[in-house]
Formats: sequence, structure tokens, C-alpha cells
Amino acid sequence: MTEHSKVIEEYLLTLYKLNRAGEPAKAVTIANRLDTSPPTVHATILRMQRDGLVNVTKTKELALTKEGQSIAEDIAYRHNLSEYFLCNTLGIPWYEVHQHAHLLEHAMTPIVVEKLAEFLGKPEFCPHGTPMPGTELPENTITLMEAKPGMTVEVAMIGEVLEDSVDLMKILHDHKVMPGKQHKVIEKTEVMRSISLESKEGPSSLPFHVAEKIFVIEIPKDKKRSIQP
Amino acid sequence: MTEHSKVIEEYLLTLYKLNRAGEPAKAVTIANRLDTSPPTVHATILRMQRDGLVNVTKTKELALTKEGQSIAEDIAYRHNLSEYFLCNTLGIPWYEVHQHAHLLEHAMTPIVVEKLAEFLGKPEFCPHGTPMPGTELPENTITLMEAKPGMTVEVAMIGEVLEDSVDLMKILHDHKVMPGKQHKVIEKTEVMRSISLESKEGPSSLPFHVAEKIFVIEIPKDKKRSIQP
DNA sequence: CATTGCTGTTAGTATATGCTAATTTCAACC
DNA sequence: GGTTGAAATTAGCATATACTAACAGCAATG
Repeated sequence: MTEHSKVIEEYLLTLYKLNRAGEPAKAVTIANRLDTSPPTVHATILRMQRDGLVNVTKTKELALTKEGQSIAEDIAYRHNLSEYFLCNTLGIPWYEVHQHAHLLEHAMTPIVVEKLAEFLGKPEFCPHGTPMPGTELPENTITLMEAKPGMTVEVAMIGEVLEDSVDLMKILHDHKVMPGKQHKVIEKTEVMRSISLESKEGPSSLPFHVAEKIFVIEIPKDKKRSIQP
Repeated sequence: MTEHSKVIEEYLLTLYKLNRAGEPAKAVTIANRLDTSPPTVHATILRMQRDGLVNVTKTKELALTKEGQSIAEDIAYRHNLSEYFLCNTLGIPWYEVHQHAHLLEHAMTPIVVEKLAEFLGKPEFCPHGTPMPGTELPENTITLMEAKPGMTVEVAMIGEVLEDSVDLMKILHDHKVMPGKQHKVIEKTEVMRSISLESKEGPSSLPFHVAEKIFVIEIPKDKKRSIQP
């Protein structure tokens, strides 16, 4: 497990996240996510193949090798751990930590990772609710798109794609659409292509494409707000 | 103050440290310190000149520009702050933190720096006793080489050049030659080119070239071990 | 004064990372 | 089945960072 450049680590992490989101991992997707030209992505993937980090299938799908996967999990862990630290120890708002962690994740030695994890009490989720590699969301997790009107749900995770837009994250924050908070699903309107919610803090409305990336757990009626104030 | 590459930041920090140590800042020195070939250093310095970070005098001395100086101080601060954090918060031994901080120093956004400084209580010295930019060692600081036999001294700072060798640092640690600890200077032997010390923890002997890089403060007889156990 | 030797510089290369423009490939659709 | 459009690829180029080998400049030294 040699050390790899920041760029290679970015590609690995992107592939890892695509995998976990169940999205097809193609070169174009990386190009879009990382805002890089297709030829550059192409060249970089050639190097990654050469170095045994990815395989390219006949259908041009990118598949992480054992080693690639292992490194990617490592980076994801460093990223999530950094976010947890920035949020819970330093008090940086949860909707802003992503960008800062983006730098830190490439600059932590194994010892720092280990000591930081110990210090933080080995957290299993980042502030957006993303589970650390090795941990999973509860079985009964669904997306907000799948929730039916009338349901009361608790936010479990804000999908990682959404983290890239601080503006969007800020809005979610203002409406308390964040891990641990409960909301009641009011209605899904096809015309507006949005879902309206109601929580203690007030009403909110989320477009479908955002609701698809928000993961929630249904709260049975009798347990509503049993934990959350 | 644009962002600069890791490499450029390394060069800036090196120049800053050379300045502070009062050593001449030449291209060769950088080549040695950073273990890089002279032609590479040459090319890099050309780019730094182009970007207004350094000036080269007629005598080939490298002088940081206002901007170069300002960035360098920033990096030094991030480095020292990281070391303080790694040592005092995460509990990584003081003689090992340098290498870990070496990575972190290039990966901290201004907000992270600010929040971390607050969290740590705005420390003014790193675990090796190096003052943060803007802070100075006490006026009466001397090097261990300048201390006379019979003197009792308190270690103030382990020179930054020494930090690069973990092995040496470990030895200093084992002999409690570390900031805050008091030692009595026993003798300076020209033949051995070394200085022998005596502390509560036992005797130690340091070669001249190391003693030159250790900064101490003389402790008047009547105040010996007034603070240090 | 000439030699020695360090320092700086040039020349020539290599690799990783990036770009635009142009071309190929291939599946999906008419 | 042929066309179209997205995706992949190739060609050509640029920059930052590295190296070795060779050479130039200059000061100290014999």
C-alpha cells in the first residue's frame, strides 16, 4: 500500500462513494464530480490501472481492486473522522465541515488517524450521518422520496453528493433537515416536483432531486419525538 | 495571497526557519534541507521569483518578499499549532509530532486554523519550545554551548534542525532534555567535543553540534527547580 | 597565479497532471 | 439498418516537479 498522490486519492474516494451510492462508476462521472476534463480522467485512470488500483470492465465500468478498495476506505475514514472532529471538537458548523475535511483527509498519518479516533471515542458516523467504512445504516433506512405522506421520519444521513453545495447544506440546516431531527411528511406534489415537510421548527419543502439523496428512518407514531426534543 | 503548492510552501518554510536561525539562506542549503537536487531547487526558485515570493541578492542570498514572509509565517503557525495539538490533545509524544505536523501544515484552511487555535487556548510555543510567529524567546536565552559549567539551566527550545531526526529527538527525550526541564552543566570537554549534564533523571552527554541547537535559560541558584519537579 | 572545490546554472529527460480539439466507438433510437 | 449523440480516446500541448551530466563562476588556498 504505497502512498498515492492527492489526485489519485480523490479518484479512489470518488469511485468508493459512487459504489456506495449504487451509481455506475464511469469515467465521465468522475470527470463531472471532480470537474476535470475527460482526457485528463482517461490518462489518470490508465495510471491507476497500471498501478493496480482499478480495473476497467468491457462495459467501461471502473471497478476498484482489492487494494484500491482498501485505500479508498482508508481515505473515507479519514474524511469522516476529520468531519466529526471539526464539528464536535472545533465547533465548525456541520454543513461546512466537508470542504475543510477535504484537505485534511490527505494529510493524516496512520498514527494521527488512530490517536484522533481514540480521542473522539471511535465515532461510527460523520456529522452528515454517513457511516464510517465498516458501519452500515439501519436496515429500515429509506430515502425521503420513498417516504409516504403522513409518515414521521428521522433524518439518518444527508447523501454525500449534497455536501458539495454549501448553500444547499445551509438551507437544510436552517430547516433542521439534519441527522437526528424528525419531520412529518406532508405531501409530495408531482407538479412542483417537491416534498413538503413539517417539523417543530416549521415547514420546509425539498425538491425531488434533493429528497432522493436524503436518507430517513420511519418513526412509529407512538415513538414520535421520544428522543429528539 | 494565492494558494501555493506543497513544494512552494516547503521552500518558504525552510527559508523562514533559516532566517530565524540566523543562517544564510542559499539555494544549496535548501537543496540539503529538503534533500532535493540543486537544479530542481534552482528551477523552483526561479518560479518563486516570478511569483514574487523571493528575491535573489547579488550574493545569491535568498530573501523572502513581504508576501513570501507573510505566507511563511502562516505555514510556521499552522505547523506549530498542529504539533501542539498532536502532543497535548492527541497525546502523541513530543519528539514524534514534527513529521505528522509536516503533512497537516499544508492542509488547514484559515477557519480550521482559527478554530483550532481557539480550542487549544492560543498557545504561544510548540512542544519543542519554538515560539509561534510573533512570539519571541526570552531575552536571556542562550544556547547550551554558551552555558558555563556549574550553571543550572532550563531548556527553552530544541532547535528546529534537530527535529528532523526522530532518533536524536528520542534520545533527548530519554534524557529529559526537553522544554521546561532543568539540567546542571557539568563540563565541556574539547577532546570529546561534548557537554555533560546532570539532572534529576541522571547524567547525559551532548555533542557540541547538538548543544549548539539547544536553547536554554540560566536559572539563578536560589530558584533552582522552583517550578519543575 | 593557478588549482581546487563549492555553488550555481544549462541541457536534456522524465512523470504526473492538466487543457482543447478532433476522432473513434457504440448503443440507442428512428 | 442507418443515424445520432454520448462516451471514450488520441493528438498535441503546457506546467510543476523531479533527476543526471556537464559546465561556468568565483573564492579560498597552496
